[in-house]
Amino acid sequence: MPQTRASYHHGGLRDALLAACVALIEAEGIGAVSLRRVARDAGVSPGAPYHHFPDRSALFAAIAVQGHQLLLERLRAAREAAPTAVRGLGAILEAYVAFAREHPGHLHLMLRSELSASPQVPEAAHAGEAAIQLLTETVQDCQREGSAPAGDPEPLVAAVWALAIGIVTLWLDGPLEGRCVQLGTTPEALTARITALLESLLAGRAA
Amino acid sequence: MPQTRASYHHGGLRDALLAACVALIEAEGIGAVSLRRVARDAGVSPGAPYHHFPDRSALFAAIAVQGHQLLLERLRAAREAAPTAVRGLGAILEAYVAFAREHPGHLHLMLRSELSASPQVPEAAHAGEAAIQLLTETVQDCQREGSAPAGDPEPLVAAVWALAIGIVTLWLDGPLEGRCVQLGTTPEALTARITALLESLLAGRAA
DNA sequence: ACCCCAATCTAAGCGCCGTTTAGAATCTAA
DNA sequence: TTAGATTCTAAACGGCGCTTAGATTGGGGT
Repeated sequence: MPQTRASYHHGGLRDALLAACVALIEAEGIGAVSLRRVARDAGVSPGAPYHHFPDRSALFAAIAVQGHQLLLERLRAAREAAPTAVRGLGAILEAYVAFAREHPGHLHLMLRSELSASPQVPEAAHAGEAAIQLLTETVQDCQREGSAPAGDPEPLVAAVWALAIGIVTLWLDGPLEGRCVQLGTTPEALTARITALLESLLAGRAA
Repeated sequence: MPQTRASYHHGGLRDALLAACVALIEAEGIGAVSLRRVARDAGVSPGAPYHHFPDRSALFAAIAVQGHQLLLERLRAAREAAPTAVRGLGAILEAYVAFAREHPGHLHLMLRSELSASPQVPEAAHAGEAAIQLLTETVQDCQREGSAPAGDPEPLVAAVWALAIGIVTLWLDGPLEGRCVQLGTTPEALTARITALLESLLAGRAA
């Protein structure tokens, strides 16, 4: 993992630190992450990161913001590819879990605000709002097509939001993986069945 | 916060450390927690905790186990007080969120496995299984009374489990509180509406 | 071509952290 | 009373986040 470089100046240290940090989380878990270790993996001295980030939480926040951008792209694509609004809602949920599989390092920091909440990175505070906006619009589309209860969309928005975060939290923290093995299934398959359950409950509900 | 004591021996240091740690998390957040700080708050030297816990994660694990016991009591009481199975399912969800409000310090450690997963405390690995068991039985009761789809209960079990964890994660991490303020509601009220939505979707679904 | 300056990195050091070790103080039981 | 186990303190180790001072480099103006 430790990188070497030809010249005294690194060249692209900022991006290299972001990448090294994500790789470290994915390889050894978020408990193994320290700024000194990330710098070591990137092949620079412990003080070098401070020329690119004001402090440790700013680096984590930058990764979290990057993750929210990647997540939003995935959610939008999933929503747009769905033929109906209620399928779009399920597709958003599945895309969230798929994102967790593809970018677990990013997601770990997104889920741990005590690490990635940095006053130095103001956009981190609003990084997730666009996804909530997309979710809200999709729920409203469901209401228009009759596949969600009329009225305030907020309870369903919050429920799907919490459901997505809950599934990926259980997955990344371990218990879901263990339970799936025990039950002879996989987190992806279980997510698909949860999605199907959600869609059937919405589509098949009484007036 | 720093305790003083009359004698050289503390007397009940183990419990005092657990309490000081929980109080510290609730007062200054989990980012402010260190074993030295907990020992300082309890009025002992930095090495004293090592006579009661093999390492830092064992202390955190003990708190997590304690929390799971408190949580299980609350969930059981909520389930038993409910008149029907589907109401019991909703009551479990609301009780989970109520627990988060009453014991946020415990819950923070329960949700962060990288801190509280200790091989020294083997019961920590199975601390949450009784709650899942209760949830599974309740879903099966719902199936018997016709308020849940027949077949494998697992998707609904996992969905309610994830929903609970998602809501409390969003709450403790901040975004839910902010969004509720913005929408003119409270996390408890929103949880009640999510619960009502869940129950109505289950009870009002088509065959 | 030169030089100067800003940007980038290293080296060294601060206090705090988790943890270990040696030893002092205290409780318990014979 | 006293021997031994228990519980605490004191001191030390390396690693951490972060700061400061100084070395190295690349680019822009003359």
